[in-house]
Order: sequence, then structure tokens, then C-alpha cells
Amino acid sequence: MAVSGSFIIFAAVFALIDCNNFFVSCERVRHPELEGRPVIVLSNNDGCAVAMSNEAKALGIKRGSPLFKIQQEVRRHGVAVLSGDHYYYNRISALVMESLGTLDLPLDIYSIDEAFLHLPPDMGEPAEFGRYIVHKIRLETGIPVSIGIAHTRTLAKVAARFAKKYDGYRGCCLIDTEEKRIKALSLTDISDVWGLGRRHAPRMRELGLRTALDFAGMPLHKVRALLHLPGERTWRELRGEACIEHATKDNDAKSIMSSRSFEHNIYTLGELRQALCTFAGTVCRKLRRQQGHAADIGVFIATNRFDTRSPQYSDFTSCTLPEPTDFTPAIASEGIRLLDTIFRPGYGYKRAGLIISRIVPRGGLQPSLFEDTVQRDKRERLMRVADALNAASAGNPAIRMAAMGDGLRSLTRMEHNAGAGYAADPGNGITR
DNA sequence: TCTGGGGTCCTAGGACCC
DNA sequence: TCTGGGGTCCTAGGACCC
Repeated sequence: MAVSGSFIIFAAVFALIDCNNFFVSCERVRHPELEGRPVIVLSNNDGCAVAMSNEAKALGIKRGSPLFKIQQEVRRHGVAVLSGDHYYYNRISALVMESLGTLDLPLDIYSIDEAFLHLPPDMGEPAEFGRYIVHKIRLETGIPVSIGIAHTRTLAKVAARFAKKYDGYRGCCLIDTEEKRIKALSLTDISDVWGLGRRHAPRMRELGLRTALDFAGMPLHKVRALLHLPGERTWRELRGEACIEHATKDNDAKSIMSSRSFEHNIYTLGELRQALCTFAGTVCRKLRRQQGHAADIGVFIATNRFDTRSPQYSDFTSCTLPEPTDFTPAIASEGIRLLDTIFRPGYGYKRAGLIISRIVPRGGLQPSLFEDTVQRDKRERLMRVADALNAASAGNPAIRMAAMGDGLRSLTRMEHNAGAGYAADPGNGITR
């Protein structure tokens, strides 16, 4: 592949398709009047901004900014503030991936808003093909995407940043020569490189490394000493050597977690139990969807870590279930048992969560010698019916265990309801 | 007053064994 | 005073991502 002169170092093979400001773009699909306005979408509990439109980014609002810290900009510039509606975003994501699927090329779905396509090496005009995809996705789903094409996934990520940043690329940036690679890396800040992270950036800056090109020029032994294996992979990828095998986040999760921060501190065991039952319902639904059984379960509770004046306490405990299961009441009761062992009265609890792990495929289970198969069949039927009813009810579980109470409704805050709330006030969006 | 949620992989270091 | 060495397995916690 490598030839001299104007190096063609590789055939461009990876195309990263990255949805622009995904949650905001989803909201604009159903609320077109938000186009052109600064918009942010909030995390659960309306705590932080997790997605910003370009207009909101231009105001200096950063991902993860707590809402109370950006209240001034929000008011002054009439920023539309919306609660996240993840059920809806997942549906739009599925549409985008479906649209990509019709291209009939190998596709790795990496996250809710990103996917890698493997392009054939003999593709004539990859950049033009990329622009065709941009157009196609926009037409079929309403979502704007940016595309980066390069020989490695990490370089494709770099390219996609350029595609997003400069209109001149018309949605697709291609890094297919040594000159382009050098240029792109020299213009990319080291902390913007996929896999390097912001945490190491200060230390690398001390070493005089500012750009991705500086990093790619480091001797390997220094990279290893500083950043270990993940850093080495990134280093190789930036130099054009593809070594990230499958960017696909495995469809089958190895652990499943559900957790929440509460609007107000919780003091009673009863309320925590109620929350935990709801978490159990959520993780078990996902578990059954991937046809798995969980062998281990863990539970954590924590006070508000930002409240330095109140006494702090947090704990996590876990155990192996009596037998691997996907049965919500079994997970819930074991979760409650664990909760009872770590609960300490007198603290105000702000967060709690439940995690299941060591997930095994349902078919691969050794049935216990003493298992009551009649009981088991009953349980499976019950869960199937519950899942079917809940699937039909679009996000809000229609059927749940009595111990869940009203779920998390009374324990968390959903002030900026994106659906009903925004529709009720289409002129201003929701600000406060 | 007000600070998200859900994942993955890797390393270091302890436990254990011969 | 002196107190092996090396391998494997497991887990907690760090780092990263979106």
C-alpha cells in the first residue's frame, strides 16, 4: 500500500458515522421550530446538560455542565432546555442504524449515535460515497450526521471531527494520504484524541506534547510507560496501523446497571427498597431482551458527595445469586436483602443503584437437579406477559411489582418534560 | 437551593500454590 | 542477623467512552 512521493499509506476502509448533537437533533426532528436556536438536553433528574446544539456550544455550555451553573446563559440567551427522552432517542437511533443497514456493508454499531462502516478497499470516491450517506440519513430520518473516513478507527474519529467542524467538507472528511494524516494530527489537540482522555492531558502537556501529532511522534517505550496498553493502541492507530479489533460494543452486555440520583435525600429503608425494586425491573427487562441469566448481583447506596457539610456514607455489596436468573422478583428480593445489609439509618441518601453481572446465555444453563420445572415455566410466562405489556406502553411500565410503588416518580424530578411540556409551549421552549 | 447514567477494558496487587 | 521464587487466578479500582 505504501508508496513514495505523495504517500497513499492505505486504502481508506473505516467510515465513522457520527450523529451531530444527537439528542438535540432528535428533538429538532419533532420540534422543527428549535432549529437555529440554542438548545440543551438534560440528564436524568435535570441535573446536567448532556447534549448541546451548536448554538449552545457557542455560548460556552459544555457537556456535563450542571444546570444551576449555566442558569445565567440559559436566561440571557433564551436557551431551550429539555429533559432527556431516551426512549424516543433509542427509537430514532434504530432508524438511523436501519438506514445504514440498507447499504449492505459490514456495520459496527458503537453507541447510540455512532457506527463504523467497513468500506471495500477498491471504493472509487469514498468522500463522495460518504456525502451520499449524509444525504440519505438526513432524508430518511431527519438526523444530520458527520462522517470521517480513514484506514483506522481512531483516524476516522479524527476525520469526523473535521467534517463536523468545517462546512467545507460537506459532511465527510477523508484522511487517505500521509500529508492529510500529518496535517489533521497537527491540528488536533491531544485531549481530543479518542482513547487518550482529558485526564492525562495535563501531564502530557508538561512533557511538551500538545497535538495528536506530538503524541504520535513519541517513542513507543514512553507511551507504554505513561499510558500502558490502551495508550499504545491509540498511538499505533494514529500512525495508521489498525489495531482496534471490533469497535462494536458487544450487543450482549456483560453487566447491566440501573441507578438514579434522587431529587431529595432519602432517609428511609422503605423508599430505598422501592427504588431498588424499580431498578430490578429495569435490569431484568434488559436481561431478558438479550436472553441472559445473571449469576451475580450488586447494590450500592450513597449520600450526596457534593454536600460537604453533611455526614458521608456510601457502600457497595454484591453476592452470587442462589441460581442464575432473569426473574424480576428473584433479583428484587436479593437486591433488597443486600440493601438491608448496607443500610445505615441517619444518613440522607442521594443515589442508589443495582447491577447484575456474570451474565450467562439462557440456553446454556445447567438446570438444577432439584428445580421445579412447573414453577419455572410459570415464572417465564409471567415475565413474558409483563414484557409484552410494558413494550406496548412506550416507556412507562404498565405492569410492575407492588413493591415498586410508583417507581421513581416520587423520588426523582422530571420538570422539563420534553414531550408534553415542550409541545405545550412551542414558542419559548422550556427555560427556568 | 441546584452536580447523570451506563458501560468496557486494563493494571496492580493480594491470595494461593508448588 | 538471616527469612525463595515464580506462576496463576481473582478482584478492586482506575481510566476511558458516550
